[in-house]
Amino acid sequence: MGSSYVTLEQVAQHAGVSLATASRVINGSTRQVSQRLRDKVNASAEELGYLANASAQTLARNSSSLVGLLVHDIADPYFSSIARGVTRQTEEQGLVTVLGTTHRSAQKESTILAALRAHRARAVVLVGSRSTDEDNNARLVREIEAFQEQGGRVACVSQPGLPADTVSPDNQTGASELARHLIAQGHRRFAILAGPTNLSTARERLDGFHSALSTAGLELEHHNIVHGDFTRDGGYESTQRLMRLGTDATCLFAVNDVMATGAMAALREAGIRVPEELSVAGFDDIPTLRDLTPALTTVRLPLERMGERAALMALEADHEGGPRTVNVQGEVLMRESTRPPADHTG
Amino acid sequence: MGSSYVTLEQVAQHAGVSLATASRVINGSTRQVSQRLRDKVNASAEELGYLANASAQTLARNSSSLVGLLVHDIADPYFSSIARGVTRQTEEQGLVTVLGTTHRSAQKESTILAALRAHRARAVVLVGSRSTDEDNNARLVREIEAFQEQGGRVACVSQPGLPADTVSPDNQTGASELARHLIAQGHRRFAILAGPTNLSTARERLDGFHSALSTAGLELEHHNIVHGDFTRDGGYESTQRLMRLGTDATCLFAVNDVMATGAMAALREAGIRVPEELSVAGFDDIPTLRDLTPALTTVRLPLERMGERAALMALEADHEGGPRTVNVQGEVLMRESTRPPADHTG
DNA sequence: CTAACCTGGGAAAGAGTTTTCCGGGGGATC
DNA sequence: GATCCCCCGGAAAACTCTTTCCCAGGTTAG
Repeated sequence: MGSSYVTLEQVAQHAGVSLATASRVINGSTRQVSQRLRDKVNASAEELGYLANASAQTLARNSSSLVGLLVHDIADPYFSSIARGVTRQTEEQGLVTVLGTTHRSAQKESTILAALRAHRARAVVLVGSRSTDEDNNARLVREIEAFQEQGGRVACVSQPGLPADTVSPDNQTGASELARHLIAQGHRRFAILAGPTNLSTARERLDGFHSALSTAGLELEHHNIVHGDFTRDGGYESTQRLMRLGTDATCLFAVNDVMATGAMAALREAGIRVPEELSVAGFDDIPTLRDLTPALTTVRLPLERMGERAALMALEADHEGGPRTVNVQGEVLMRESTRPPADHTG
Repeated sequence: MGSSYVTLEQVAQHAGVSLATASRVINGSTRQVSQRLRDKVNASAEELGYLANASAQTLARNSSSLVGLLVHDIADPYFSSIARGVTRQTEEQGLVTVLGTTHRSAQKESTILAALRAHRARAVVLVGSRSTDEDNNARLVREIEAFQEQGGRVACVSQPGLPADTVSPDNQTGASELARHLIAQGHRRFAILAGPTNLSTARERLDGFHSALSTAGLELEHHNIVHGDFTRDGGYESTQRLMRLGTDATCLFAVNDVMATGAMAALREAGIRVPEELSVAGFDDIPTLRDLTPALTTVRLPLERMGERAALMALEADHEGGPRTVNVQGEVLMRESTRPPADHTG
């Protein structure tokens, strides 16, 4: 045992050159080094099994090869799909991904951002709906700016309005189009599992859906909107609540697939058949949930690509101008979980 | 703009003490510092917004707060469930998780392990079935040992036989018990989606299932064993292959839930009803897949806890003796996707 | 022929912590 | 009142790398 580290100095000695020259060879610096020495140094490094000490490099360069990835819950397939895209991109660039899970705690978020700052992370990708809590939001903005002042880059997925590059699905349009499709199917009375009231994603989808109904001259009654957790269990409970209160809706829109899954489970338990008695639609098209039966009508988002794109933006050379925004359009997928309502003739 | 870092020296000056004293206060060193100076230093650090430079610490201590987590694919819910457990544990200890995804490439695995070594990562958790490829295996063992010689700790999930602490499900027993339950239901002829031939997990589950059949005096015909990818699509394709070849099985055992999902999709498309015409069973009890219909008969593994446990072992104080192994027992869950075969009377 | 220039390589100064080693001062003991 | 300790604070080395500055030697231009 014992730390048998090979340092650059040892490589240099072995190659019979100075430390500086060895460094120049190893990281292909601006300055030229003769081919002869270059070969010698590389051979020595190879022979001794040299592996540069990353912390020393970070200290000297004041920038590391770490890229932060912040999600609420890595076991949630929405986040893990995006995470896959992010890691694909970072690993392609030879960078190392740091995974931080916040579980929707502002405090954990702060802690992780501080750690990334301490590590001189090169960039961070923030994933997940932005809360509308003002205090919390101000804190996040401060932390992002602190990170940026250190020379770090920040990109967000689904968190518009922050001082950083953003990849954002067009939730409003997606939900509106979905609503139009459902209206075209003959639905007139809707119930909505709207998720938490303070998440922008949930609100945008609700708004988009709502506005399409308004445009079509349809009401959305207040008691048909149920708020709850953005999770499978949240959807399950919200649906039970909805059923307890009674609803005359012919179609249930859950603002994400995960909640829709819980909804379908609750309906199944209650003996309500989908889509015969009630249509159900979701949002996201989570890959893992594509095999539910009936297949879920939803709005497809290219989650993995969104993650990839965000990472790419965060890692691109510095660009001029303010933060950029990439808008991603969803694609409505009408599948088995929705059909014209029973009383619909047409 | 520009790097406005607060260094420990500045904190020390502001507090009117030496650098060493400040350091001792900040990281509660062994040596005592009077309460008066202690307060002064802490106040100064707070006031200046001091954040220790992690790379400098790593360089000085020769050990970082990084913990590696290697999985094949973070979007696979099997891995993301385990990842959740790992991050829960690491974050509780104030450590930072580095996520590496190998996509079953030995080369990527090497690259990431080298990066973790370069960063003086404190520990690494390797998740995922170990390939039986001898060369690759030898390489992995060498890399693990190199990591350990540096003072890093290694723990594995589902990778028995490596020179490291291991959390391993008892695949054999789980599969055997599942088989016994299915036999008790009346099944006599089985087909198996056996996954890749060279993954220990897949093989153990196949073996366990097989041996239970043998014990019961049942044959497992060769043409009823299909190998394929350990993924949803692998299960889908394997099932199609099985159907093309024709099978007289009354029960299909997919060696993991993800493949079982693909199998159910293929069967549904082919118009074969589950469980009326064919029973289907899986393994793992992936949380995200619990809402499939019919609900999948499977063997539950506490995936999140397994990840947590592995991280815990990797982070515990050094212990004497060789690598430890924790065996995890699965629990057979008979659900809707299996039932006595149609021709079964009793 | 000399001055300016260019090229390649070496010495050394950081980068920010931790930690060891010393020394000084104060308290306790006799 | 002196001696021995102990306690606490400070100076400095170490950790490994990057990068700037400088110098030697050779080349080109005037």
